[in-house]
Amino acid sequence: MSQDDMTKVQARTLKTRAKLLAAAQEVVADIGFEALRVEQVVAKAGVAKGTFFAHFKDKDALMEQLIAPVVDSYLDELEMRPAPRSVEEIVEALTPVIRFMTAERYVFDVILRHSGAAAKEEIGPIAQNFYRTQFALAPWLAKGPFRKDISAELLADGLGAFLIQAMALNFCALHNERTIEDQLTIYLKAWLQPAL
Amino acid sequence: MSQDDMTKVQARTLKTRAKLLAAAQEVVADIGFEALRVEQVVAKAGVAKGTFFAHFKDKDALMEQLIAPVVDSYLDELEMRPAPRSVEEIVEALTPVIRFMTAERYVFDVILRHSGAAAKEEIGPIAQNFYRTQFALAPWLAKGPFRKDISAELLADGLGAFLIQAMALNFCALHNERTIEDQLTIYLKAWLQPAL
DNA sequence: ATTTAATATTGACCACGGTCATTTTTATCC
DNA sequence: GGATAAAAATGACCGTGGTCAATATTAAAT
Repeated sequence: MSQDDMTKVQARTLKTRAKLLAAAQEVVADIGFEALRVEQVVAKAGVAKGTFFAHFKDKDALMEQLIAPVVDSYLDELEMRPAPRSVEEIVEALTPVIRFMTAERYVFDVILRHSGAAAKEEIGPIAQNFYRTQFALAPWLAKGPFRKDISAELLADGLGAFLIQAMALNFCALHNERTIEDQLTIYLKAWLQPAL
Repeated sequence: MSQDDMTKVQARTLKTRAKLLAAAQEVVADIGFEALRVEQVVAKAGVAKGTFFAHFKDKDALMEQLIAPVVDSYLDELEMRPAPRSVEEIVEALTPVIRFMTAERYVFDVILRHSGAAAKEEIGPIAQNFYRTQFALAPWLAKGPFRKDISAELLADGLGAFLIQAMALNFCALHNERTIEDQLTIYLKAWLQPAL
């Protein structure tokens, strides 16, 4: 037993959890996030229903574990990019993650619920990577030709707020004449490049 | 039959709906929004469960009808106020509605879900009053000593985004060392009064 | 090997939101 | 007032997320 796994989790536990996650990913690939049923996942994984809830607090916790890594990988790609030279470049860089987040209304709802962090006590993966975003994106943003009167962290924080707003508006019957990207561009120009 | 009620809704319908709403309000007053059960509401209203769903599309629709008017009344008060002279005055004016929206996590979730509008087809009361906010608050904001390089509507739109963000962050384990109001003040100073 | 304690799994069961064929009430027409 | 059609109310029923006492498995101790 290496120093890393001093905890008492058995190998069996990790195996079962992996089976459940793999089954869930298959189900999502087949029928999407919204239509996923816990019973279907446990059937495919070959375990009892109770086992599922021994591994995941609730269905939402599974969803987080499925969604967060995807968002995370998009953010990784973002960080790799060269410094943005304009708002348009930022929006373009964000397009893939926007696509993923808004492809299914249900997915967006899950993200929304958990971006501000689910339970106050314990912080979930989605909240963690929104938190991370603030620090990961800040240096990237700071390198661009944007306002310098506020901290880079605040800059990134605001970007997050407007990103959510633009996506939420897109699901709204009253506001879907503009694309998310166009809407976000308007917001970000006003936020990052105020022309006093 | 007056000209107003040319529709075929019977008086009975209105009565039943009123009974359901009254019962629901009682339940909320007793045990809060989150703990409300549809079965409890119909029991108190003295109608069958099916009747509930003939009047409300789902539980969320009832919640909207309970929550939206409250938020609405706070917004009414906002509009009455004299022009804000500083960010602090805006935040102070928003405090009551912030309190209400964040008193129960469940309430905030309902608002979040419906602020960007629930179904794309039909727009709910909460989305409507967020939409209204943009136009109601815009003139109020425009009268204050804030940036003039962007439209008043955009100003109000951003305020909404930051309001959501500040509240969401408050529910987050990683960010609750600052009060919502303090956080919002930081955001709004950066948004409304950029010091290039 | 056997006992023991901790951990993992099971599946019958429950809670609760939501549905729908049936029944009851209301309005309309002769 | 009786017949007819439309609208409203009913409650048994279902789907699905989530629980928990009972059982099975694993690891450690003697």
